[in-house]
Amino acid sequence: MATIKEIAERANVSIATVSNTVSGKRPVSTPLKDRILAAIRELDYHPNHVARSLKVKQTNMLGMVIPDITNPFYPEVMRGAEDASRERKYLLVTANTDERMEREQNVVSVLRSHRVDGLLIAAAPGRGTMDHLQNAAKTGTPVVFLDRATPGIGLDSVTIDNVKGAQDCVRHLIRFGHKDIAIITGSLKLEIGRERLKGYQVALKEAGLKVRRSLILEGDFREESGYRLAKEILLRQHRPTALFVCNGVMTLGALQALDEIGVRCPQDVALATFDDLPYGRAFHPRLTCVAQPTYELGYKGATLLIDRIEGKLSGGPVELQLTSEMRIRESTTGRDGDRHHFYGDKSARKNDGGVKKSSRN
Amino acid sequence: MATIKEIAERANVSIATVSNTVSGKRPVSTPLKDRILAAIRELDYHPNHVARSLKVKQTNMLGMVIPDITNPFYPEVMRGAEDASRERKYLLVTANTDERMEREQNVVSVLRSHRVDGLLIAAAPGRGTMDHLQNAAKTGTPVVFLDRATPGIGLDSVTIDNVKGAQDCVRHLIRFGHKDIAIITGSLKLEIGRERLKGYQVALKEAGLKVRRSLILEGDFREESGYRLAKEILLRQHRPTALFVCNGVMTLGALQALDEIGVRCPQDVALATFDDLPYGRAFHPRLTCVAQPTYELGYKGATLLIDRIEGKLSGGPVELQLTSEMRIRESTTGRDGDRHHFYGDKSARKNDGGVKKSSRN
DNA sequence: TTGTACGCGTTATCAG
DNA sequence: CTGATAACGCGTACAA
Repeated sequence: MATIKEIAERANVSIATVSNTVSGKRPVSTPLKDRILAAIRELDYHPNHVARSLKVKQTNMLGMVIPDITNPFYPEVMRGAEDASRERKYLLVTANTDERMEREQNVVSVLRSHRVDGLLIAAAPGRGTMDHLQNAAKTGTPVVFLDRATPGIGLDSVTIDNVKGAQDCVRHLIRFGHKDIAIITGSLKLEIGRERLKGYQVALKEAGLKVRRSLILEGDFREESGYRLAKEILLRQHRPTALFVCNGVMTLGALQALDEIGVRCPQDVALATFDDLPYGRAFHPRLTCVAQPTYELGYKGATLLIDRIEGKLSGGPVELQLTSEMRIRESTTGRDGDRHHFYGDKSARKNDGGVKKSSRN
Repeated sequence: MATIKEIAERANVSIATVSNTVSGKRPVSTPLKDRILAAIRELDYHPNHVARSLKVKQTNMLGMVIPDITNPFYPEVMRGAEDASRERKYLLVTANTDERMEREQNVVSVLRSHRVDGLLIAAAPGRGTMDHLQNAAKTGTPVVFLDRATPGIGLDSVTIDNVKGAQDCVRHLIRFGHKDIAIITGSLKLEIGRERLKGYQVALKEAGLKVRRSLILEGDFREESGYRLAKEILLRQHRPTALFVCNGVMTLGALQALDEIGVRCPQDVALATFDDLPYGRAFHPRLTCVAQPTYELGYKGATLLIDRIEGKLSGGPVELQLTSEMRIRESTTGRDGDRHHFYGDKSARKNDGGVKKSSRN
């Protein structure tokens, strides 16, 4: 592959001049520039970003680590992050951890070796082992938590208000007269799992309903647990009249369970869930849910990270919190609230989505 | 961030010795090794892969370019590619092109600047403009086409048998007595789009049915076109009794259209589609489809690419072709063929899936 | 405006 | 087995 030196020779100039025309940092006279541009085209020259990175100590790469790309929640987040990265001239490198802490540590290590300029993390559930991330931050690789944050760790994050989201959902169920509301939670090792459970509890209490342990089932945010736990609870003698599931993929499992045991929704049991699955429009019944601003989560996360990398943030950790949005559909009401507005939804994608910024120093 | 030099100083050895203990290329005595390992731990040393890449002229990065990560077909492909990459110690960098050739060219250029060792491409529809890929291959960056190949370009590829897949699907519809079968094709600018259309035509002809132009609608593999074209054809005076849609996301659009105009499936119209959507289990009716081995497509593509990079392939272009699998469900039969085997499916994920290898030199 | 020389952190070669 | 040193391709003083 052609080097800057070869371009210089072919154009009869010094390498400095080639560098200057490519980067545009210093002006170059038109005749030289033309010769150089021609040489670049003829030799199909692509500046060696590796050498450049070594020299300027900056790779213009961002590392994104997520639990599982096949969870439909993440591709949208990635799109947001990628768009923001591209706008700011960064390349996004994504890696899956399979929800395993061991893999996360390994992936972060690899990414650090590759000298990514910063890390975007949707954490895997782990027993408080955040050393690999704190070390990275300490040695100059900024870290931004995405969606799943660890409180009090002193790092930037962008999350959503999980307590409120869950609370909204459960309130809605209560308003429709439900008293026996079961919850399938996510992993309670994750703050996000605990927060959603809390929203459920708060909503029940404020309505004067009591929180019954038997109606709280701990899942792990994966499809199989939704399937297994829904089956378990719906086969009980005394079946709850409503079910609140704490993320989208567990809901897919739950729907499967409903189907197999012949329980109808919403006639036999109402269903509300966290996450609006991107292809949920094709489901019957359509699901009442609290939708997260996934695209923005990624977009804002990457923007925050790059601002941090480029020293545009002076103070302590920035904790962005986005708000979720309740979408009421037939899985709780029997009527479909928005079936005729699907394509309209898409335009809202890049919207701001209501940001609360709380920065503490 | 700590450098090899700092480790050497702290351990009182030369940098060469540090390099040797890290890489394991040359033996190092135990006492020295222990001191070095200790220093590495204390300083949280991560070898600078950028400097290494510059020296060894190999980044251990693979570039993957796909049209749209939010198309559920691709995340599985990515997983396969990522798993293969990890096993062979490569880092996978993925970028979206939004189905736009201009973006694809840009992305490939960026990836080449970053000196990825090879490129995995699911091409965007373009007017025969493959120069950016041929240039890459010519200057030492191997390219393998994934899923969407350009025939006769002289590059490696891994695809599936699209003609047969479409043929199987349409044959199945014919067997169920359908004579008026409409097709929503993908972009006919893409070989893959033309192949699927061909399978449809062949199946009709072999059954003695005639191919009617009015039943062929050209989409673009995106959801909106499925919606629009399904709506158009189902509102005609003489409505076809069956519809064959050429990929998963267009089917989502079509389902939406059915719903809006109150046409029931399969009672009013039978539906068969390319791609088994990962969350199709939650649909009603469940869809008859020809499923592609997505995970393997990625896995085998990355493996092929790495073999090429490492010089393990001597001859000319390798063209791997995987076989797809017909899955008959209620959208064509009214009965659900496999509703009780969903979780069993997953174990088949890493299977070989029937490979035909055709290498021409 | 243009050219020269040095260093970024590694690996590889060669001498001890 | 261990150590010194020359590249790798580029950016950037500094000199012209």
